[in-house]
Amino acid sequence: MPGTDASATQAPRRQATDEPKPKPKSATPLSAERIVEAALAQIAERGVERFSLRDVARTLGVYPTAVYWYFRSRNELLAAVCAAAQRDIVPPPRQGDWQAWLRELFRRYRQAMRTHPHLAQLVGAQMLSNASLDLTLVDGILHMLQQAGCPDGPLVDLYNAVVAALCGYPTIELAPLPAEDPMGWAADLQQRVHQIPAMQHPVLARHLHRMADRSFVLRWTPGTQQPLDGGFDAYVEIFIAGLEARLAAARAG
Amino acid sequence: MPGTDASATQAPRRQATDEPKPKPKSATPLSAERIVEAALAQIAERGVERFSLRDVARTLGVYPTAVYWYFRSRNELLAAVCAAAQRDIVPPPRQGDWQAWLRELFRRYRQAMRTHPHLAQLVGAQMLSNASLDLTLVDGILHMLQQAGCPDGPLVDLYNAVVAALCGYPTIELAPLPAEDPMGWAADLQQRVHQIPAMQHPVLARHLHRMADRSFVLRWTPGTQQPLDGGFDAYVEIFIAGLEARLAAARAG
DNA sequence: ACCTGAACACCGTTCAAGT
DNA sequence: ACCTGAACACCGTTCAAGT
Repeated sequence: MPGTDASATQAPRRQATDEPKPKPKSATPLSAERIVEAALAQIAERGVERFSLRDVARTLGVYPTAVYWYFRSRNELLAAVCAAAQRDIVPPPRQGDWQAWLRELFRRYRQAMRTHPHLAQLVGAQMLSNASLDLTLVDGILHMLQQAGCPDGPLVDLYNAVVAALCGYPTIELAPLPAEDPMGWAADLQQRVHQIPAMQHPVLARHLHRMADRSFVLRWTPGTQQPLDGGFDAYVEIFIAGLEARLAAARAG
Repeated sequence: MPGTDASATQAPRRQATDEPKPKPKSATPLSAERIVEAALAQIAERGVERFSLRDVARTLGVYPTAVYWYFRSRNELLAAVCAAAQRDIVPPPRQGDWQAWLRELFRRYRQAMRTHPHLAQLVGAQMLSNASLDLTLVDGILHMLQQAGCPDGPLVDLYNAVVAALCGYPTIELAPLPAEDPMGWAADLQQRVHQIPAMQHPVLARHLHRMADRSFVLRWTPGTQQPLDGGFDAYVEIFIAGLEARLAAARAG
């Protein structure tokens, strides 16, 4: 008797080995593009949190280890996915109206994140420096700032402010809400929001009917389903107006 | 013959079972606070990515499953950790000078994220709605907006813009750089940055010496080690100036 | 060059059992 | 009430082997 492990003498009960079930032999050959495509689809469907390399391999009908021929690690695959989602966000150069160019850049970035919902948190919060060095973005922003009359002194600071502002709103707006038991969580938050004591928070209570589920912290519907457009527009216009003021001050002083 | 699995007839080679090694019997009893504290320390040290519930249990000298008495899941523990990191970010009410209050709020939020480095991505990009409904923050921002003369119409939009801006910069600034082989990655990026073709990107090339490692996309040193203060100050002042302009327009129209 | 196949060292979580 | 202990169904990754 080998021991108390009853299963040891039986056939290994590991479920059906690692054989890729769905597509025993895929017609099209494996490629980096196909892997990125499959990963993109899976993240859009289930979120980054529950994205798994093994699942990607399963849907492609190959062994998990086959992916390693194209990507050195899971993170490298995610970086490629982020790079793919960031295509075409830089508007073509525009004469004279830097405000319009910047507005369009903000709009495109948000649009790109909206078409790949669960990717905003990766692009904004993790992969910004990992992504494949998008020089057209950097160059475009610098061009815009110079066109707006920005002196060399504050150029770098303003560049950093622009990039952060660019990623900011979509990252927060499209942040994933709790994945486990989302219905229960939503119901719970909804109830707590509606039970906010009016005398402790008079200002909040007065505007609650317009804020409930339509503002950060007090919302339970994710930004993918319910965009907060008004806030975004305000955000963009605030930033552009503030940049105008800041540039005027910089040129004067 | 049971099969080809040679190890089946031997003692299970799983490494030393799950026994908690470091502290065989902890003097202080387990508690939600101690777990949060341990989790906070571990995230600060190794990042959210490699944070594990089992490791937290190990450092506390208990079985992994003991944590489940206090938290229903790993995510719920992370939410508690986020809530702990967000303490005291709302400044006390201030008379007359809403700009100063807002500036202080921005400063405090960034400071809180800086003291818990790897948490910004969670607070900003994941837990904003999961966190424990910080009504003082909501109320404080609404108060500030009203004090600034904001009409009821655009109030919600401006609130959303403020919250997004609040989280935006620190989330991007403190985003974790690639964890695996950071040295190699940094060297690689550094080299690529310095090899940027000057004729293809004339504007960029002219400012490269001040931008390399000191601006988003072109940096390889993480924001925890090298803060981008100038960009943050510009960002805050741009937002406040823009908000002033926007409010003036709202009151007029 | 491109992929299979087995194995390693982990995970989070569930459930029953101890005290 | 609070924690142990074993087990389940996964992970990402390495390494050798096939073709």
